[in-house]
Amino acid sequence: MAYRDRPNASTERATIQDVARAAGVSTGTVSRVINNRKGVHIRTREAVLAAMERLAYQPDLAARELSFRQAPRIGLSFPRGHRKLAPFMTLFGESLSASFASDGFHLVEIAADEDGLPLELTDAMVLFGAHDGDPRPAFLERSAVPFVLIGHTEGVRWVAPDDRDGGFRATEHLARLGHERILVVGGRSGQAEIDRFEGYRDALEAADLSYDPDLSIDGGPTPLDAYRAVRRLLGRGLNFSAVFALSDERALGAVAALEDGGRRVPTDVSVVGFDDLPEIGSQLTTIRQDIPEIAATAAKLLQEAMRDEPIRQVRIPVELVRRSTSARRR
Amino acid sequence: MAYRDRPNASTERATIQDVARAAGVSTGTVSRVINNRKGVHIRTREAVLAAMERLAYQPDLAARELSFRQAPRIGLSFPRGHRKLAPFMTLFGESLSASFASDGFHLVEIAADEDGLPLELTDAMVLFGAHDGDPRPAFLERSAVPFVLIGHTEGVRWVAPDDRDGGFRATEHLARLGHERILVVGGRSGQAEIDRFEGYRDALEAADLSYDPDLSIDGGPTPLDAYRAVRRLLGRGLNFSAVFALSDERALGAVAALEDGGRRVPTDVSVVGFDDLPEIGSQLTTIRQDIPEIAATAAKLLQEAMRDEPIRQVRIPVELVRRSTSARRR
DNA sequence: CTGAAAGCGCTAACAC
DNA sequence: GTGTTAGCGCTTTCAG
Repeated sequence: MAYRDRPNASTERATIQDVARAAGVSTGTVSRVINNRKGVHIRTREAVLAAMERLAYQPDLAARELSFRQAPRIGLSFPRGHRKLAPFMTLFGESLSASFASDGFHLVEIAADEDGLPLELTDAMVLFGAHDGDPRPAFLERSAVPFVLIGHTEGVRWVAPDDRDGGFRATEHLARLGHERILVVGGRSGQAEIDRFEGYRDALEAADLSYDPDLSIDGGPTPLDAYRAVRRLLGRGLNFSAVFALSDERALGAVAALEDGGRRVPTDVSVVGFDDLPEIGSQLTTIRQDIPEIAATAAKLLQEAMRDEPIRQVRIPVELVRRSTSARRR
Repeated sequence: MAYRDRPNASTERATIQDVARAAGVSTGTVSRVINNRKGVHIRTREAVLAAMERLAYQPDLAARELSFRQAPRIGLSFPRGHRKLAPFMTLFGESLSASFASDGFHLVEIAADEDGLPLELTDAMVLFGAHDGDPRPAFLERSAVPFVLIGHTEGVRWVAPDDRDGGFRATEHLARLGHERILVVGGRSGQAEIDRFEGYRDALEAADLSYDPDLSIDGGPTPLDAYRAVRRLLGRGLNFSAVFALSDERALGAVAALEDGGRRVPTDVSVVGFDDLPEIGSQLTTIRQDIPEIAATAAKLLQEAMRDEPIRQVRIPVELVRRSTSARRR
């Protein structure tokens, strides 16, 4: 069988024994530290933590599962009405699963009740896409379940891409290409979109361009939604030479709508998207999010949460990827 | 930690020890038959297999992973250009993963080279969406890697939904509602689509309706593709009172196009889809595929393949789900 | 507060 | 051919 041929990874990965030896304690003690059990002297704990750090120790999920007789689980919770099947989410979910697996946890999706609260409590949770008035953070705090947010909200542990900066860079890129009237295709439903839009406005201001509320259309998140919105707008004879779509999915729809409406991309109109999805935006100029990094950070922050360490909030940088849907204004 | 509160599943699940005891052999022998190692007397093997069957034994993935020092892996391979991020595929992948995990295997996605051949060989493989001239089956046979196909092709082990029957039922449903001119929105790229289309033609014939090639449009698989195709068609003033979309994604686009084109659904035009995707087709009359059953069958067939049992090919029934996009013709 | 040791379910030598 | 047994990496009594 093929797996017998693959190199044995055990030489690379430190085990709990290695850590115990390095810290001069027993494996039992290391285990206690890993699982944040009380009853370990603070100094011992620190020594173990240091050893773990030094050896880049990562608990083995299979071994933990076997011992626990059940996989240690992290719940993934979405806000109500969230498109879990959206391509971005699929990608994100995969990255998250991988990150948590290498930290010794299974990631499982937890359904929500009608109030949006998770129907089940796990060892810890990651909350995707929090929004204003989201009841989940308070609920989890009350339940004493450690959690981390993907997105941002006051006073809790979170990690998020720098959406505002992404919006800024996208718009700045278009402005530098000479575009002065830049249509925004988006929505204002989630915090991410609000931030991206804010970045757009900031960049406009920085480039001494005026903001025209007419140049901003909302609509659903899918390519089809964006397509319909842009086509409808095209009928109104508005003047613009560039489009900033708040997601690649929307950008895809916008490009199609422009072309069906007789505008060539990027000759007549430039388009930049956001997310850098494979499969969808192969040719799209866009803002790339570092999904693996966000996922890895989420895992790290959640570990910190489980250890009751102080709250941290981290923003992951984004990056402009120039491709073939943006060009200098004619 | 919450997982400590969950009921212990060990009372429910038979272990290799239970099987050994029931079969009157040692655990080592049971392990040999599980992994299809040679050097086990045929009668012993059968006794063990029987015991496994009787106890509904399923190997524990975590334990196997720990012993093997590497998870036993099943590769999942897509044909070139496949939309792995499509909602249907996401759902399918989850079901497959779950099925294989409970059989003691990890499912991992394997990338393809420029010829469409898997870049890596695993213990066994599942091939998604084979098409005519697909080089993968022959390649795997040559490499002696057991595999199962999701879809169908002569002479290999496969499982597939009954696409032809689904196409038939969808069309029959519309015909019974009095519709005589039924537009098909699809494509002819994959075998599934060809089969669904065939079912459409059969049902037309069974209902004594004539087939009009003009009432068949091709296009891409996304809602947006379907939307554009249908809108374009609407301009041509063709006469039809119903639409059979070869997937829910296309149905979604078709409904939007009809409504934007001034036709009410289902009052003026009925629409039926295919797949029964959640999130996408909540109100859609559609053909439901039993994804979990297909996945479970794929896992079962692959086990058979690994044990060199005779080839089986199984078709999973589909089901018409009547919802609110289809109605009697006015 | 910490160490020693048993055991989670399974595989893989090594005997017989 | 088949049984026996030592681990895989980790958690968890139970002593001390």
